[in-house]
Amino acid sequence: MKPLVIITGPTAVGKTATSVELAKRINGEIISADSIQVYKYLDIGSAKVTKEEMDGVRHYLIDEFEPDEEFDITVFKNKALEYIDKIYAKGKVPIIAGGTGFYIQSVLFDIKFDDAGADYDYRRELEELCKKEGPEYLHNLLRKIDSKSAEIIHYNNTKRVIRALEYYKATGNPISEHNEEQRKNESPYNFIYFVLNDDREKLYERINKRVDIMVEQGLFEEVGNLIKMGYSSELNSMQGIGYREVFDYFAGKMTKEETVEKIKLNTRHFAKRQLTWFKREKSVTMVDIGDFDYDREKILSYMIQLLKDKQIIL
RNA sequence: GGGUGGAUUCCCGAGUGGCCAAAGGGGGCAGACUGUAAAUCUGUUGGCACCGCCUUCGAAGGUUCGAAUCCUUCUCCACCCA
Repeated sequence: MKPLVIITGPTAVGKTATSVELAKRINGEIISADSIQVYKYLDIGSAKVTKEEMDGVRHYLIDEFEPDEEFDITVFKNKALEYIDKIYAKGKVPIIAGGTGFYIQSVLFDIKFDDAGADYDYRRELEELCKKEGPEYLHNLLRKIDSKSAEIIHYNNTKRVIRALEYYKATGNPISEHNEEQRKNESPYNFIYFVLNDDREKLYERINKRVDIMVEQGLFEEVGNLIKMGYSSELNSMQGIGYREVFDYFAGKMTKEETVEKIKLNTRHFAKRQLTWFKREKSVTMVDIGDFDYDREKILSYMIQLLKDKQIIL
């Protein structure tokens, strides 16, 4: 089985530095699993790895898309697969590093997405229906064709209700069935799934501090430039934390201080959601950085030992 | 010195005699997630031996079968008059 290393964890836990350092030591290259860092010009707010931080290690899926280009998990998966092959061809080991758990899952367990693409017209239709008739109306539609999904998906979760409906329209099958099948997937890789973690309090402190630094580095200016370039707040890429709040600031919805606080808060919430995801994911290796006295050297040697034990590297 | 308004559970803020452990929001905590995922959504939030009991609504007393809600005094805050 092909080797695959994953380094993830909540935002601001130290994934970037750790992954670069590990890559250098095990002759690896990095594929970013980050839904915002893929976009060009979103640098400060996404805490994008800088050239210096990369320190000579090749990174993929960073700066590869325009902010108004379509990018989603399927694009991610295909690209990532392509890069993984490329890395193997060089005789190196691929390291997926980034905080988007869903993206990681798609590659690691080879989740199939090819049977029902996005149907934007139908989505719009359903959205309007929802606006007119309410979310429960949509949910009832779902119940008729896929009662299992209706049971699982809360009626307020319109996005997922719509996707389930969309899936059925495209395939004639309930999405619950598809999901159940995909859940059984075994990973085709000999992998190790590191989840960096830290005490909640410490993590939150680090997040707050990092947001302040982003502001110092010019987050507001960055967003101002994006607006000048003509990018609208509607774009998916602009839904990222740090971007949507600053858009609101420029729209006059809050003061600068409020904006900064909001970014911190939303980032903390996000970190919690990430942790919930990783905790649920099977076969992860939790690496509590506090257990290693926050010493990157210790963390790395622990990781490398595990990689050897699992024969992911020699 | 006088007057008025206020003090509510982690925070903001409803509640003016029983339906109040106390609306709502925020925060915290927990969770879901299979083509928007930094998105979207859910639950929970005084304690416990938890279908019942105990402790809470600035403090202390009082009225009442019964008080966060009424009365008295006190403390603090805000504003107004001196």
